[in-house]
Amino acid sequence: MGRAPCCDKANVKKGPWSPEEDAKLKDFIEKNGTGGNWIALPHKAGLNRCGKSCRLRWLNYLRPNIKHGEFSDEEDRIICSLFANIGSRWSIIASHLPGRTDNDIKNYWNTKLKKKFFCIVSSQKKHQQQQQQHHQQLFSSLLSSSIRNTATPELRGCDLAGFGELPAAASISHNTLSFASYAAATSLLPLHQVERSSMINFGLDPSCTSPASSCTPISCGTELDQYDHCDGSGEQINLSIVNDNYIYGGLEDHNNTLLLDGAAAAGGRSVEAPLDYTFEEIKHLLSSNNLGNNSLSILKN
DNA sequence: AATTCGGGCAACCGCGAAAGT
DNA sequence: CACTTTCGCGGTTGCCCGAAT
Repeated sequence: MGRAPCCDKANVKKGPWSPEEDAKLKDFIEKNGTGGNWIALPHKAGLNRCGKSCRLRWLNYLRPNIKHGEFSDEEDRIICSLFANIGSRWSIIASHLPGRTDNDIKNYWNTKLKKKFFCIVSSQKKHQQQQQQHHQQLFSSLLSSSIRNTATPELRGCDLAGFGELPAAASISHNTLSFASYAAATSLLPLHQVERSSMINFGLDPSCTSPASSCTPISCGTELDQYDHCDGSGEQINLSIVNDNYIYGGLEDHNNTLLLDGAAAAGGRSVEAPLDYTFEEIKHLLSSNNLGNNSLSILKN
């Protein structure tokens, strides 16, 4: 035995609303409000409709200040930006666009904006792959020459094949790699963070001033899928790439401002982005197309 | 002129969450 | 605390209309 239906589906009218029905519903709600009960409303209003149908009609079409027609560039930008951060949460997206309904936005996205958005993403992705290949080659040559000259015996023994995707070395000293320039170039980290001489630790980093327990040593080699960094200010940032598809950004310090990608939306918690592209890719693409400027500030409000 | 196809949009459906009893 | 009812959301469907053949 399933759940009882909200109305007698066989005896309620379905399909498009007539002007008379619209007028009845509008008139009733303007005089009496919804009464907090949509199921009872159609009977009271003299409509032969399901309560859910009345609710939908009111919210999407009849209620005051509904905006119909073309979406502006600004609205496009907000929708793309929010979609990249939170996915298909249409009601939340609609709450940032006064006068627009979730249904409207959803339809607009599915019919028009999605194509526009992913055209931009795929062309930029291609471009980014070329860039990445270039950086990878550069990194490999830098790293091999640096290791020949300066690295400790343990590091020399590492299989470095797996570091192609890592923020790469601009210099190497003792057991640490500085990856500021590469991170800046690839926008892996926000610029203000990159400027603070970031380090990936290899083994124990004697220069790290954070509590030893928070400076988790990392391994090197092809199995590496997580890397931490200490910047000497007591902060530690954990980045993980999982299946090359998700980025987790976790922040382990005193509510400081560095939040990566979806982590911002969740107040610093780790967030996954089950999209075809990583959050970072989309954010990078959006910012390079002037689409994503305010996304995080919107979400923090 | 008739038919087919595809885009756009309104509305429906089913499910999970929240509120009420 | 368990159960029922209602709400709200996101995914999907189906109709309408204009363009293409």
